Amino acid sequence: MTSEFAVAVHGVVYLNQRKTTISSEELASNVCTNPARVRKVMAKLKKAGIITTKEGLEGGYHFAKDSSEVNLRSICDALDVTFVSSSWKSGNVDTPCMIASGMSGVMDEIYGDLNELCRRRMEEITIKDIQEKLIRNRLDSKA
Amino acid sequence: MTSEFAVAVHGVVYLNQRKTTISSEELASNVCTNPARVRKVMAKLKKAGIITTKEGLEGGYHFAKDSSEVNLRSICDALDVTFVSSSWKSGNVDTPCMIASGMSGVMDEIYGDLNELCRRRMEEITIKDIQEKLIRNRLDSKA
DNA sequence: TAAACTGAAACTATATCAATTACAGATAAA
DNA sequence: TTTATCTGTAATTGATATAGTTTCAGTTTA
Repeated sequence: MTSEFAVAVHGVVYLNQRKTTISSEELASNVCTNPARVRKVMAKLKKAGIITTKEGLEGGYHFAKDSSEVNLRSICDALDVTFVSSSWKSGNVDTPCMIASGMSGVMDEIYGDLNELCRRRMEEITIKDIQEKLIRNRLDSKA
Repeated sequence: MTSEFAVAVHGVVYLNQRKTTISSEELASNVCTNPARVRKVMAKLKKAGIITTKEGLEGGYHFAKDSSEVNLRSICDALDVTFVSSSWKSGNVDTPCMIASGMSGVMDEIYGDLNELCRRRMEEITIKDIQEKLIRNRLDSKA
């Protein structure tokens, strides 16, 4: 479910540009997915206090913070994103062989370590940085 | 396909402990998968020069290097492991909207950056380190 | 009180990934 | 030189993960 992260970042960047209250339908259209998924993801961002929501008529999602002060770490924490993982486990915990019984644990330690590494890197990227990347990429593609 | 990495690391650790030539069947039994998959993964390690193989009767796989001089970076390079990725892309490249058309590219840049970060971390872990981790974990679990 | 929205859950469709099966080519032993 | 045992590789099947769809209860405003 790593793609939830993409939906969330895309959504916040869009909200940040529009400044007004945006419905899940309009967000879904820009992100290219369905409104239900947008709502599921944005609800988590709301719980984390990153965005605000309004139910009822004229309701939707709103981002009111300074884009340079919201980083991607806060978003992946809100979604509990796992960057590196493997559901498949090698070996078998219930054998006397140290390797067969222990390798999946060791691999999980490694994946956990890589995840923490990734999360820390996300701390260094803000919503404003993304916006600037978008502008730079557009200019580059025109050249 | 991150689990190929687990199969490879597990396989090399096992070969390093046994020192002799081991068949794909025996490896598969310890890793808990099927021989065909083991062969597919180990063939790549052979191409990268990490292990040697022998076909025919009494054939199999062999690891003859110093375990403290083979790190996980060489294994993930051999397998071309992608730690962080998302096949799902948000937005749509063919729209005038800068965000809808550009976000998937920006996310891909981020994933690429995270991958390089992970690969560099793998450089710091050797097969010997894994072996020592296994021993340490076993002692801990007995305590 | 009606319309337009979120929140949340159940269900379906699809895509990814591992298992299975099969076989050609290599090698060593009899 | 023939047979058994192994790798290398590809095609097919099966299982699992993940995105899409549908539905409805609750909220808010006009």
